[in-house]
Amino acid sequence: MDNINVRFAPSPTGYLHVGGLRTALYNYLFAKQNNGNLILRIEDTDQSRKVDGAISNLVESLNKCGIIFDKGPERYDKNDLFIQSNRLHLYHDAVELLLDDGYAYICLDDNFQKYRDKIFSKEELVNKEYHVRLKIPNNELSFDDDIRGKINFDLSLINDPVILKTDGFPTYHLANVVDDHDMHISHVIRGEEWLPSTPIHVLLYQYFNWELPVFIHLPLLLNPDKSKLSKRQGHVAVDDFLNDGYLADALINFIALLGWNPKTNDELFSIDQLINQFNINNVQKAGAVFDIDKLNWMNAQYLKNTEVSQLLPIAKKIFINNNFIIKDESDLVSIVEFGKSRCNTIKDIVQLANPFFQDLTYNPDYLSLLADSKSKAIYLILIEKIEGLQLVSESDIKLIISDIGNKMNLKGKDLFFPIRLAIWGDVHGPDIGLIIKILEKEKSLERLHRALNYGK
RNA sequence: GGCCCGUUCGUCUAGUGGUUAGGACUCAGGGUUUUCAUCUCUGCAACAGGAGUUCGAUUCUCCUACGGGCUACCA
Repeated sequence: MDNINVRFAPSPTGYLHVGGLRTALYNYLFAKQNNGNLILRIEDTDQSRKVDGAISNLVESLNKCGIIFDKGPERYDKNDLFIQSNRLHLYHDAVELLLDDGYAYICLDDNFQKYRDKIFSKEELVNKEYHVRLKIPNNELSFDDDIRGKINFDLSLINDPVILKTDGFPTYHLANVVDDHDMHISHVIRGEEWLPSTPIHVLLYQYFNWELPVFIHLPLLLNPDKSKLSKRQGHVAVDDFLNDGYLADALINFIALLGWNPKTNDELFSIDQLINQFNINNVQKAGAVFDIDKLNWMNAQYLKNTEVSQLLPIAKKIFINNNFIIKDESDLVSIVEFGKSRCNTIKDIVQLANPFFQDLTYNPDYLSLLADSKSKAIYLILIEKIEGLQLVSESDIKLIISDIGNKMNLKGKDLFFPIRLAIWGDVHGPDIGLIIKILEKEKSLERLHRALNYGK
């Protein structure tokens, strides 16, 4: 094949679904590795389902994930994206062709059988509502799917489908085929849900006498219960994942591996590496469950391996969205630094950082430790030492604490648990020096006093 | 119901006419880390079933079961 052109063809009904993201990704990877073009085509032939702003939303989400569309073939280069509702004349011309050849017929109502062999003149149609249907013959039809092989259908089982609606808009079947041909689409890579309507499309190609593209039907993304992935448990909108602090690169990496694998033990791939390694012929036939646990793990890998400086802009946005006020950017750096190796998402980091910003609640399992006399003794010394400092630094605190440890002959958990409990509310958490530095002198002392007085 | 597609650990998957059926996530346990996490080691766990073909089938064929998709003047 000399010219590779593929397309992602969503309808503008709202947000970008992760299933759509994967379809777009596979198209993108296939286009890039073949020096081809990826076209975005908006299939908005159902005017009632149109949602305002959906198109820019779609493009934005896709771009955030690194999927960028090429311009179409030369004669379309005024637009990067093509909208079917702007191309109605093409479909009307196509319908005329079909009508002329007797491959389609006009119906005045839903009882289409009786119109099958009728021919209306222009005059008869004046002021009449009508739609157009495609004539499906009674023979067998087979076509090839690149990952499934030969697929056979008995066309006698299919009703004549509508190709032009009463409102003058084409249905998916017609618009899809006309556009794919017009845009020189060489490979149709789309979800498996389209497999059953492919014979209609193939028939259309035959009627028009157009060259068939290669069909590749991708397996579906599934809910844990194996049904088609839907909004039920957890979210499916790409933006929701992004807003929760899943990194676009991680999402792409994860989704690429749902239905495809490199046949090695490697699992972490940048989008450029994917372009190199992806092979559409290795794509799985069976559907893949969208396993959030694995996504979480993958995102954790990316978080851990990404520099704080790169994470910062994203983290800042998410912290602000969650009503956290960042006084000092260096605090945010510390928090992200601390959180990125122990969280799955940036939102988790926000959660983890909660005690920095909110009033302390003690872990109920350790209340007795708080009341312990040894703990009180530690608090007393700590308060005294911190009060003596102008400014608290991490290194000062470290020194003070090891000093206390030596003096009281305490180490490890015996030393750190009581202190962290007092200033953090729990025995586990960030390094004590870091907590006190971010909390600053006043707030640290306040918490230590509160702990000192606990149970009194 | 009809048509189409599918079926290797719970999940994502590798793999072969003869393998201890491999990896990853999850889970469990150990080590490292003066907390936790990271990291690391170990363990649990799969060829849907039945007939063929074959010296031998998880691998090839057929059937059954199960799962999913489609069955709109939605895409």
